[in-house]
Amino acid sequence: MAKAEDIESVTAQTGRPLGPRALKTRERLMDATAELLEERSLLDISVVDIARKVGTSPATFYHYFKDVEEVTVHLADRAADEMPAVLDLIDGSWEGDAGLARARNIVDAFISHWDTHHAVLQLRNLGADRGDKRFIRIRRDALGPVLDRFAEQISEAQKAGHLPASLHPYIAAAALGSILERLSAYHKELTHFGASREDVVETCAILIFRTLTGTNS
Amino acid sequence: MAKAEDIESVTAQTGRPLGPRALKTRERLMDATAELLEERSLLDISVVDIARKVGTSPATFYHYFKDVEEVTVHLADRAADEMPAVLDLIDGSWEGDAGLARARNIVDAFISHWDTHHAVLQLRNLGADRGDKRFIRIRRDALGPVLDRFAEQISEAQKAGHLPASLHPYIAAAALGSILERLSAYHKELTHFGASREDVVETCAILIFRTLTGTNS
DNA sequence: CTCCATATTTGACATATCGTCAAATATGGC
DNA sequence: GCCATATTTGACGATATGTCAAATATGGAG
Repeated sequence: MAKAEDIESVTAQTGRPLGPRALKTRERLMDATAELLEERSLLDISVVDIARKVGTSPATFYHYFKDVEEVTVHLADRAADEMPAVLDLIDGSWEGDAGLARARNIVDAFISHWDTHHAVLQLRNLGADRGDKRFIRIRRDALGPVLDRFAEQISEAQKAGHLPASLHPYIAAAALGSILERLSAYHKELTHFGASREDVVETCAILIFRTLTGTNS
Repeated sequence: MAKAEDIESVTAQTGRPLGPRALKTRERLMDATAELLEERSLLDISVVDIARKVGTSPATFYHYFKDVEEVTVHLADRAADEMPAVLDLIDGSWEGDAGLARARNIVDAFISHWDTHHAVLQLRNLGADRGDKRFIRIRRDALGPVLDRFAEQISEAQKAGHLPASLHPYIAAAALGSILERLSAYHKELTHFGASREDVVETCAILIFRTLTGTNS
């Protein structure tokens, strides 16, 4: 599970490893990009914009990154660091009310995660769906463990006869992941329908709980 | 429900309505953009690329569109024209096996729809999630009627006591929409897990059926 | 503290795109 | 065949891209 942000892999475009000063500059370039992504589309962000914001020259940018998209790859990597915390919420019993509470916590964590990294996560999925290996790996590393646990839980529910055998556990798990990601991505738009964030959490939690356990409570 | 592609609204950047020759040129520019979107990211598509592909000059492009993103708006509009066919699949009884078969057809239609317009639909959602009014309207027009029907069906299942009252019908419907969209977007990646397209359709159909009716069959 | 090897940054440049005109050209009704 | 107007484009200044070789900063050895 080698992560792209492992120290040894942080190099200049030349392949050379970076010293402390360079690391700081690279960091500032990434931060500036993340901030610009908050306010406008990737389409409207140029290398010059980023360089200007950091108070450096475009040439410096190109010393560290091939293009702006490559910065988003590393930003996605950085966002993925939060996922272990979500995994902690998954492990444990899914029986009854405890299971439902667990589902609520997961949904809540996902929404917060997306609220914090909206633009970057959206670009990650865009890239991954387009077939970009870098983004596919990052998404798999982040989401895979979650889906694995979901799939395992679904399998158990199937063995207990609570869910039909024709359900493909991993695909069903991916479907739950889809709900989490998609609703997290646009839950704010849903509030225009008179639905609060709590409503989103509650409804989403119920659907996940029901699909993981096959029970109705 | 005024659509952006209504004839009267197809104008040059100056606001002037377009004659037959101009309409054809505009069409070719849109087609060229759609083709380019098949092979590379919007980031890597310049106005010059599109103009060259059509065998015209950049100035001509700017006569019809503000920028490349505006073309994608109209492409998204065009893709939305297919949705009425999906709506036909939704209406009718959701009881028993007929309901499950109905779900299968819907999933199948969605996956085909996304396979055909992948890049454009992805950009539509990207724009809409970012708050762009143009894309929000297009998505709402396309998905709203589907979600409305889902929500209505869920309400009925609640009244019949098959689903918990704490479920917010419209959010649950949006969750189903999320499954449809997200799995349609990356179902090809799932097949690397030994899951066929049929598996995706079947699993997705079961989940939708169960959530719409609250029954287990 | 000074010097120097090397890490880091940048100015300068050739190339390309952007976006806007006013001017050129095509069209179709008379 | 003429002309009003619909459509296209050549030309251009401004801005961005991407690559050097050269300039500057740093920190460890002496």
